[in-house]
Amino acid sequence: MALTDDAIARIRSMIQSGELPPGARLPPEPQLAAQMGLSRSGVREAVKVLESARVLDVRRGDGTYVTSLAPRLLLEGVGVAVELLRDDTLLEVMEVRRLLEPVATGLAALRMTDARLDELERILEDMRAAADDAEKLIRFDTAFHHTVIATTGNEALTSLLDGLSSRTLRARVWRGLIEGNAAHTTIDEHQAIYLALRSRDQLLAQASALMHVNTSEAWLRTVLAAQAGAGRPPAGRGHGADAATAGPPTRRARS
Amino acid sequence: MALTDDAIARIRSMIQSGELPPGARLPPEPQLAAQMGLSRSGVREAVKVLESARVLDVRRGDGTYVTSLAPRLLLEGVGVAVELLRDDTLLEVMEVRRLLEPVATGLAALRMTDARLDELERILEDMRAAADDAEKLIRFDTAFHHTVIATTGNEALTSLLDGLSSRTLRARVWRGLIEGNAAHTTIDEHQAIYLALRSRDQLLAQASALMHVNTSEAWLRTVLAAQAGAGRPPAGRGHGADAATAGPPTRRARS
DNA sequence: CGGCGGCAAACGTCCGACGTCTCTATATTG
DNA sequence: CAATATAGAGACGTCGGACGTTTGCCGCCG
Repeated sequence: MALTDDAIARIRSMIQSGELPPGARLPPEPQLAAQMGLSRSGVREAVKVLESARVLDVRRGDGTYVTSLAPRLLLEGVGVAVELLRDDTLLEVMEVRRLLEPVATGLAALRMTDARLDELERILEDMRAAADDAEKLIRFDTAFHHTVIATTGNEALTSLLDGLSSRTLRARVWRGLIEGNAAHTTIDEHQAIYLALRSRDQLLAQASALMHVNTSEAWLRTVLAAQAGAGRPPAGRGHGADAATAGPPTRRARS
Repeated sequence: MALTDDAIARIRSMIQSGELPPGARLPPEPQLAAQMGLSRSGVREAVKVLESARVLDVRRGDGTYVTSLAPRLLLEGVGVAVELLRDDTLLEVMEVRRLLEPVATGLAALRMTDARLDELERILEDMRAAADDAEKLIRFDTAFHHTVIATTGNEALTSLLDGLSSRTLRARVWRGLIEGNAAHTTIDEHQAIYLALRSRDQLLAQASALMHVNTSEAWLRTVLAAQAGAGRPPAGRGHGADAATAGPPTRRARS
């Protein structure tokens, strides 16, 4: 395992060193192959890997270019990674959200603008109007949280949190919410977050976000438990440090 | 752009659907190619991409297998992504650490064990002993933070934070620290975190971690400013919402 | 029973060819 | 002269086959 992986590393280091700045164009594949001492096939594999990592942008018929290397691009992979995680590790991801989303929302409160607030209010209305359509609810929910976090002006933070709440994860939670008739309550939680942000109240925003994540986590547990119980024998070996056997929609407070 | 990317998506969905569970072996490349209606070259590119994402494990002479899909593997990419970020976005990453590391450290305090504390104490001693060797300092620093966060028992959280403080990022901060004769002070900050953890004091742990990240951020700013000043005209357009023009090793408090 | 050798399977790499898409510069036309 | 149509070159996309190298396994031999 050397040639192709070497090529990947080589190209990456050329980018890191500034030899290939964002927007730069790479030599044609055949030339690049000669220059790195391997066949075009190998170069193609390397380029493909970097393309999938959003480091390179391959334009057919034109050439291969270095992307902007913006955090939004490079951290996009977090989402696809989370999508592949197994059920028993999804709770870990949820715990990360529990830690990060409240403080991030608190920071958003400090940097909130009126324009953003209007945007959030609109999304909130959309959400109330779509209270029956799971598909729409998920979309508006995604939009709401994205908008809140984006208010921090921190692209890396936004991409990271977007990735941590992948679509399938959200879908599962909302499935539980709807089946459990808790959709309305959850929309109210969004309202609470909105109000806290409107007051630019950092601590209140933080608290309301935590309550919201907590609700999501509780329902995720319910959904996971239900499907685990249906598919195979109970099973319940702890994986992390405290895979506590929690009951449904209620759980420990945060101290 | 379809064949190869299709293959990637197809394999990924086979894994997500459980058709290819962790440890499963994929059909040989030629067969997989026939099955998906494209050439072996295309399959190889697809497999290579998934291998680089730690989704597949290719064993030469043997076959291709699905990895464990553990968070530690799938989130490994965060590190390489961060390594490629441009200087002006590194502060965003540092802000994410500022938000996440304190609360994570606070959580670690709650779950601390005596064994971990001993481990931390040992690392701390190593660190003091290596006060002149930048290389070692970076390694022990990495080990210290990794050990602290790993105490939470949350693999996803650990991988994420490990990735956010990539090696090159750490190296830059320590370069600044050493040149600024602040290495000793920083080691004391580690000591403070250790003591807080030893007392299982969540809030104190959180506070000491924040102070530490804050120091790192301040020195990173110094290093970035110095090198920006040396290379090209001052430059200072804000990128996010508050790219405040901060002075060297001191900065705003956290509310 | 254990070590050894050889076979078969599978990945790693290379080469050459052809299709298709883009961009660009040229030629055409109103 | 300007806008458009068009032909060509350049570059990536895909394919097919061939050969080397490594690994795993199984039967053979001591």
